[in-house]
Amino acid sequence: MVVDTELSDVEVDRIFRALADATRRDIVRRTLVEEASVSSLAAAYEMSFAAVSKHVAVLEGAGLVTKHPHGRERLVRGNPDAIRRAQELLDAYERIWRDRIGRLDALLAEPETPAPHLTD
Amino acid sequence: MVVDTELSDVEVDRIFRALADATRRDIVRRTLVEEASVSSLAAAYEMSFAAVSKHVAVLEGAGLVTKHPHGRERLVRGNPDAIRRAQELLDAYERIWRDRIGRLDALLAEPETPAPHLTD
DNA sequence: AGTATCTACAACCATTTGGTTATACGTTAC
DNA sequence: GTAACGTATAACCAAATGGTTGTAGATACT
Repeated sequence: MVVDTELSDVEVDRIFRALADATRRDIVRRTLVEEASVSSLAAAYEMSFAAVSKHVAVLEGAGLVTKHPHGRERLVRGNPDAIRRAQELLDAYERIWRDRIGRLDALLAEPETPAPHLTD
Repeated sequence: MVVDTELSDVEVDRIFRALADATRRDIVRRTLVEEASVSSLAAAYEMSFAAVSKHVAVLEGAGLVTKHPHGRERLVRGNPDAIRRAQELLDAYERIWRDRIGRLDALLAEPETPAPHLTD
């Protein structure tokens, strides 16, 4: 079941912005494969723990990962729902494109056909 | 036919970064529906022409729109190929997730049985 | 020719971003 | 209890971002 929550502009901004960094995308990839503590993630990149911790915070703010305490560690887990919501956003653009092509096709076909659904 | 061009990290960065702004997403949407001159786009937003022109430049740099001269205007056209490439990127993350679930399933089932089909 | 329109580009400014180091705090291990 | 580990957070910095105004070059209109 897909929840189809309407995302605000700001939320969409955050999701795409979070994905616009190679380190963060790699963190998402790793934590989709399996949970990882922040420090184990930090060990994988040539930057400070604090920098990685910030990246994780950005991803968490976008909902792309969740973090839950486990002893003194915080385990980071990729959130497939957020990925799906981002996919739906891109699907919407594809749909716009296909609709446009559909309209052009209809235009080139018999002129009697009523104009297909058209929105602003 | 899909060309499956391998995108560099920097290119992926640019695509997601370009999508991380509501005005730019709206420009993509509009220009997927139909071509528009930069000034006609600028008329739609409460910011200067120069600002909109910059947004278009960012989208062009990410390959999300193309621009071609038409008299004194530059017509902006949304590029569905770039959208599709972005979709493929997100698909890759979904696939990682599904693979993980598949592996867990295989682990829980009797080791002889092949992993059952699993959907969300 | 002269004017209006469309665009590009430079210079500037405030804010955000992505990194750093240093400090403080909770948890685990000895 | 003390030391070591994992994390969060603050202060700081350089560079990028998103906006502005102003100037200048093409193209179109009359």
